[in-house]
Amino acid sequence: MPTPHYGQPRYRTIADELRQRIESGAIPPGALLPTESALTAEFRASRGTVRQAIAVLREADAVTTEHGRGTYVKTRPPEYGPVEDTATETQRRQIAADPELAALFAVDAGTALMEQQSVTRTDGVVGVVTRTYRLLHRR
Amino acid sequence: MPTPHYGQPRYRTIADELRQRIESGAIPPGALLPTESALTAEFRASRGTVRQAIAVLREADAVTTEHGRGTYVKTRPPEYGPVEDTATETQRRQIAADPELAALFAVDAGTALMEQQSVTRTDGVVGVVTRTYRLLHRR
DNA sequence: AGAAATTTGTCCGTATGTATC
DNA sequence: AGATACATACGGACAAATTTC
Repeated sequence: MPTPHYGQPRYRTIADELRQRIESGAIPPGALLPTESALTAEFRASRGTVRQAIAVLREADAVTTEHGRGTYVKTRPPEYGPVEDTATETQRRQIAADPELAALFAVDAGTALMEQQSVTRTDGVVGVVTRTYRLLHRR
Repeated sequence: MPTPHYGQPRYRTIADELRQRIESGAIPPGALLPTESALTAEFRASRGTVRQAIAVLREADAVTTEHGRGTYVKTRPPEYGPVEDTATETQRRQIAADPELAALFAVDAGTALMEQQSVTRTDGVVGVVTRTYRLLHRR
């Protein structure tokens, strides 16, 4: 049997109190809520109860919690969309061995080699290009 | 970005992404991984998280890290079967951008680029040559 | 050769997430 | 409910190795 609560559960009381502080401007948008341990001390509740209260606010989209940082008062719904788009495109083609490659592979200069070129872009900007050379008919 | 309820820690997600780039050849054996700060920017994660991701790859013997230098892709993960003697030698040099590279990096043809060439030999026989190109001292 | 910039190594502190007792 | 332990995550600071200018 759960602890008898008169009126409403403890976590809801705490949530309401915090919500009022936010709406009153006592904790302005963008500001950090007191830490869980601070709230634990202030309301003399267990950490679990405090977390439950914060979860209510989070569910109501009034705050966001960031791992390792704390819980912030929201200003507006978080923006969506890919923050950063990294993509690699690869193409294969045959090329003629330049003198250095020819020497390495022990073939005549001009011999056809397989080239795999990978272009990695971040937000459309080319960051690195790699060219891999192999003899034909090999793994 | 608010911390979602994870199914998987961030560092593992980052490690998986990097592993895939390695296996796809986008980051070939002997090549350098992006720097910690570059990865920090790309994945919007803290340096510690990025380092943890790299530690996963290092643990898996997929890469090696050198102080002040960077993290290199290893020639090959542990392999079964007959023991082959595989070695990769790497050299770096500045080269003039050919027309294709110039177009990719949006610079004039002939502009100096950093080229890193890795030659992988198996039992003395050249198996694959990779050349990776980057812009000089940028960012 | 030397100074500055890069890049990785290490340590500290704070805070949340999750699990267990 | 409470307490503890450990994992995950962020941030700052400084040191050490290397590269670049």
